[in-house]
Amino acid sequence: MIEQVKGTNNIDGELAVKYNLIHNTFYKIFKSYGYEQVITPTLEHAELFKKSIGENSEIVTKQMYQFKDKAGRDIVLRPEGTSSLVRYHAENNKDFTKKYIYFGQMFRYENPQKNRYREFSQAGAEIIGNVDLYSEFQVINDSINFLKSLNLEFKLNINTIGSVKEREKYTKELYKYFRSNLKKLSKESQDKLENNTLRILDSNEKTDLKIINDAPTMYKFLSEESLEKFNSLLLLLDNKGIKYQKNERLVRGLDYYNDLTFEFISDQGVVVGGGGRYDKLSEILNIGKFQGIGVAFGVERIINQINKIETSNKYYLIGSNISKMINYSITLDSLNIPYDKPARLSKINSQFKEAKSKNYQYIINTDEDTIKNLRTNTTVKFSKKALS
RNA sequence: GUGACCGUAGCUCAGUUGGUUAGAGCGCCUGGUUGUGGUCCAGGAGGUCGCGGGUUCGAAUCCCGUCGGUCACCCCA
Repeated sequence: MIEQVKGTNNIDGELAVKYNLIHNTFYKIFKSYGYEQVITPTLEHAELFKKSIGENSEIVTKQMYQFKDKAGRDIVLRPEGTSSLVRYHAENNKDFTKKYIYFGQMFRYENPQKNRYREFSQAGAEIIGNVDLYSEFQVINDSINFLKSLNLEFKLNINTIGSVKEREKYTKELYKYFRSNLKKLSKESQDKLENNTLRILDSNEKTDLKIINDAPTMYKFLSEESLEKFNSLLLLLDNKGIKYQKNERLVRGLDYYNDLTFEFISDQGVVVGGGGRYDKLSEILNIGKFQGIGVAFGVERIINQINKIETSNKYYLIGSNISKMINYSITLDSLNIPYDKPARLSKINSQFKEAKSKNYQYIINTDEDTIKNLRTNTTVKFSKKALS
């Protein structure tokens, strides 16, 4: 047996129905707000992500599907979408402010578990160019409308991590603090000290809680200006009745974020989407000087959160005579009536069973020219009028 | 990257201390039965026991490796 590649998924049956629902709802909602669809390549130069996500990040150091192509280029299967959109913006719309959406497969070489796969889909929205408070508000607001359209229960967590410089200063202080308390930290947190100091704040370990609680807080290191920006967004959310949870420990993993960061968490505690502001990304990549704010949703994570969806087809065609079956199909097609039919002309018994198991309401029996209602167990003669 | 558990028919699983042609239920197919029908009866198809190596007279069963699955840490969507 040749098995599927580790961490990949076959999306079929019920899953495919949910996938399509998310895909269609995402495009419907965001396109209605004027976001433009961009399908960027799955393949990118490794350099793009090394510079954007950060040379020391786990994604770049351990998780990229990377290879040299036949001409010796360093190529990766994209691990995220924002960097590609920023590259696209610089190449095509540098002097404009644009709203973009994308939907597609991403790849990260991680050990798979629930809500984490090696090949997964992200749906993302970005506003790139000259970005302001209103841009921030609408990305959050439009995201909320998207999730609500899927009948998802979720909470918005929000934070500011200040400018890149402020964060550097804070990280240094934090490093000093944790270093002096190193022995009291869990092993996991000790490992994070050197490369990912900020992320210690996110630790779930009980042993870490007290030390984290006593750690210097981010907000003390932020400038008036940074706090002011953050507070005006919060005020706006308050005024518009958008509920949120201020979470001082919300630290996003990607290096390019500054100031605003946020996450959408399902009622089951799963992060279904997240995003933030990235004002320096274009400069880091050396492709311009513009800002951005974006959000990305994990499609598989949302699939795992939404409930069963009922199919809408009503009619199932059965029969044993190939010619009559085809004639009925022609009639139904001309009336634009959707219907299902057996893959082959098996036993009538089997066809009845199939219709029942697929939960159809009506059986059109082409052997007898009748329509049977499986819910009420009544049969009427077939006529165009009897179809509704 | 670390750790735990797992892999026998399409599905859920049985398989006794290693011992003949590897089983069951459900599902599937065929014939009949029913003929407001989906029931019931009979028969049938379907398995490189995830893959490779080793131990043994003999391996689904023991050992090693590998691939895959589930979950957690870590990471993040």
